[in-house]
Amino acid sequence: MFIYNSLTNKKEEFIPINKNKITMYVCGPTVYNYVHIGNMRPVITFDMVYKYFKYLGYDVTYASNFTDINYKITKAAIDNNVTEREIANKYIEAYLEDLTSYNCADIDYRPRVIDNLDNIFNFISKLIEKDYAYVVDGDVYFRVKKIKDYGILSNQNIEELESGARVEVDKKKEDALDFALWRSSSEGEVFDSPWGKGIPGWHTECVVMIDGIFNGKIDIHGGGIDLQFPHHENEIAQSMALHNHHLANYWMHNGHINVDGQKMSKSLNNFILARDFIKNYSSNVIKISMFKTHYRLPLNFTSDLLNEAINIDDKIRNVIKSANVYRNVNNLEFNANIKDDIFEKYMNDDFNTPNVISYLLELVKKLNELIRKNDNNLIDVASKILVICDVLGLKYNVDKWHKDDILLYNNWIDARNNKDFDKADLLRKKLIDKNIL
RNA sequence: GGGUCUAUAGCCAAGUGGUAAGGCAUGGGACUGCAACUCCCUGAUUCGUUGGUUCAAAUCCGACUAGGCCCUCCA
Repeated sequence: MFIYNSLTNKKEEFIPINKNKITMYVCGPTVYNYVHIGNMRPVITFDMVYKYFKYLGYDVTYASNFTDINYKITKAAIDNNVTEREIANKYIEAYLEDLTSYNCADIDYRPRVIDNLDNIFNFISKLIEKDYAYVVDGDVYFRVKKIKDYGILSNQNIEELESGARVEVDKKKEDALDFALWRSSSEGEVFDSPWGKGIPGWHTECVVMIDGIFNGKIDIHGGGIDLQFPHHENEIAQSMALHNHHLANYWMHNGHINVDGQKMSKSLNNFILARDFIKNYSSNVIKISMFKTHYRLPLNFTSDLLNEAINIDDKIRNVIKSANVYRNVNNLEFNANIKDDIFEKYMNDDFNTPNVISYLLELVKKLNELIRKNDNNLIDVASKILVICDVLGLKYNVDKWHKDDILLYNNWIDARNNKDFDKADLLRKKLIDKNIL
């Protein structure tokens, strides 16, 4: 198994810290708005990673946070004349609904900042104790220059970062690169800390939560490519300061979704909300669209791509339906534990899902041929397709029929054989309505 | 300005030194009571441009060109 590691900019063999266990953490949303399909890319990508590791037989622990304390949430609360908690809870709930409708809700921990304040205080206090952080007027900043390999993740060196800085330097900071661990504030919902009232800095929450849940270095830390700098770099800096390690052995970053060549983002207002998308298309369609491009590359979202994905989705659905007819009529079962070497070969190469999609279509073609020949081997091929789809999070209906359905089906076949086409068409309609054909 | 990624047919895209996968679209055929579904055939003397290394390059190295992303909240 090889994974491209952003920390080293190389594809590396994946070796988990503990032999059969994998720990992974992915940065979650700031809950002040509904998520758009660009936000769904890391969700869908890492859901696939999670499911694949499980397919391989690993015991995987997956955590992803909610940033539920943030000045954007405060702003939304003020704008809507409600509390920050109401905003945060509303969008957490909406997000969880979206994950469920996208079949990505399977995850072990969903920590929230509001439940981790004491841990954050302890963490920051330790950084201050060790002289990696300093207090100014109720703010706490991290001393970036004390970290020797700062910039390791984003391949920048400190001098270049400073000379390239496009933001006016906050006079309170010792150095332009220092970032806030705690920010004093009196506006909206604020929290009492050892340094006065305020809210925690965004860059510190993820490290603290990883500490709390995993108690040490993890295998994989993921997120969108835009988080590489400064967010993830700053997480690493804090981990280096307290634990002298890079927080995670493998850093994975997904590319963005572009629309007309520019990234889909809230600020550019060119987004499609996840919940709106699913009203017109299935989660299968968005997943196939995404998996056709490697997760690290930018994905240009076009109607052509969408139509192609719809096409592929229909193709798989049709063949699975036919295979399910064969299985029910012949009273056979699919094998949910079947393995596929070719699938694994592609996936083990840094989750090369474009190749998997191609391979899937080859299996679909093969299955169609076998169905035509009424060849019993079709059950194995169908099982492979189902297992692969399962890892990719694609859902297809393979219900076991009731006795009535088998009767109905046989009647349809009989009617056709007897050339009673009026009756056959009626029965066919029934079978289609029942989603059997 | 610095960093990083990308460039393969009309479109999406694989390929990581041994002679260009797969899909969509197009066109032709087959199957079929009618539909739907499905199957077969049909494409790049060439991989952004240009030098170099090599018996051999889309693949490695250099230069150039174009574009994305990051350096500022964003997945």
